[in-house]
Amino acid sequence: MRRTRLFLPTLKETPAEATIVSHRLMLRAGMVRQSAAGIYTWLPMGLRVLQKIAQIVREEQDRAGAQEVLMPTIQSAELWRGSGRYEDYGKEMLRITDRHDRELLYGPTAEEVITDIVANEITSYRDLPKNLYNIQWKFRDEVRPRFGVMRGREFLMKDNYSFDLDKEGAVHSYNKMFLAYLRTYARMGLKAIPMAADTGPIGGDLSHEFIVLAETGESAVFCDKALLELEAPGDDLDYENDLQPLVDQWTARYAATDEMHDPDKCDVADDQLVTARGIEVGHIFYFGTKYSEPLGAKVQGPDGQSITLEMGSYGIGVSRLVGAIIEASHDDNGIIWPESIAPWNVGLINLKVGDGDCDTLCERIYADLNAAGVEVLYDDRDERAGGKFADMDLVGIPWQLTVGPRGLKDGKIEVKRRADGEKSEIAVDALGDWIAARAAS
RNA sequence: CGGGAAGUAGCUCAGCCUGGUAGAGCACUACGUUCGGGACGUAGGGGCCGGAGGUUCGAAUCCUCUCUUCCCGACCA
Repeated sequence: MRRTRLFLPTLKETPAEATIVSHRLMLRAGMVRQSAAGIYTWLPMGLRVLQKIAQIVREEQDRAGAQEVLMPTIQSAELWRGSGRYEDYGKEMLRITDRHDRELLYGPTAEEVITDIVANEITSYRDLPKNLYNIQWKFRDEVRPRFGVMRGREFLMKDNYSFDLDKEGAVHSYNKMFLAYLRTYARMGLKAIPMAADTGPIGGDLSHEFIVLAETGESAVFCDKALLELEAPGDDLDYENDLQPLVDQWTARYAATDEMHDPDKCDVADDQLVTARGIEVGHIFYFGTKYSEPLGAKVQGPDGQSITLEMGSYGIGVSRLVGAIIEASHDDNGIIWPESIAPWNVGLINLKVGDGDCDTLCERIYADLNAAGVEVLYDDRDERAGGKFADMDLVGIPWQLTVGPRGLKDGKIEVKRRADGEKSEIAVDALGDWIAARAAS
């Protein structure tokens, strides 16, 4: 992408409404603009990141055996009356009336919709288990939206729902998601710790929140230091195996959010106990037949008997993750994107637009990177050097290539790694190898 | 939902107390000098001072109502 053509409105100053760092940086880096309280427009650079995060989530869901669907944002009140939640959900649910005075709502979650589909379409035990997910906008009319996209009213969420014949199957489905979540966060460069959680309005008796530690987190958390050392499951994870031992590794040690924290039950030695703040980036639930029972989701078993399905639901706040990752990875100059979700992997700075040699070389590098499949943001603006460097740091591109007359005299260009600021020079002749290395990573 | 604050140029803000031609910096446009980590000069463009009522000869400024946004707390992917 050429910077001169890109819509990337960066700001030198911080808009007054932003108080936490991720919100400030998202506004400054031209990722989002606020439209109303807790409601945002995603600009090109923000959308690229959002889509990359969604794609990682998608890949890990698919790998764990879930299948993608797309459910409506607007749902019928009738469906929610079926589960009894239309009245229970309270003011957080945005209720809408259409021209025929039919009651609708903007979905805050989708248990009812998906359970209704499964109730209608799945009638035999042979068709189970099933795990269906979608990545869709949700709306919860928060009393007090804040922190930018971290607590918006409208937010993008991956939510999925598992359907099993019995509790054993449901727990296996739960464990799959437990491990898939660990992998998902790890791929984004995040260390997320599962913590025993309250089940809230979703209900159920088995639940974990996935918490990223960050100073600006909304809740206090307590956990065993050893959890920070645990590695997420690798590519060799086989979801069909017994997953319980792996899950137990994570759940055996103490970890709780403040609402669940009980100092009497906390057996962690003081010097092993981490007390910190955390951002909730995912929440999983097993809740049995809470929805399948009232909504009539059942199948016929091998013996002809009717079996009510065992369910779980699982959520990842995709748009919240954008903020959470920035909270976890930034410095005074701007965002530091992990390579897996960076909007562009390489930033190419032409220090002297209009200089024949610089222009020619930049065009060549730009073409070569594109040809190699490396995503590149080419700053071809006729601006001063300082502004380009500052912008590139602010936007957080992992690798920056700087082409200027000074280096070019010696046939060299500068490479800077955003993460640690380390700079080095490479010969123009060696660029092909460097590009190949980037393409391979 | 309780408590507090703020709405003036795209952004950051001054002006308001004490009513009298709407300002600065950044950003933007043009020209010139500059040019390796957010330059400088000159000349420009850009405002229903959130909205509606009121007081007054006259309101960004005073009064009333209203809308919006933000912050602190109680609640939540």
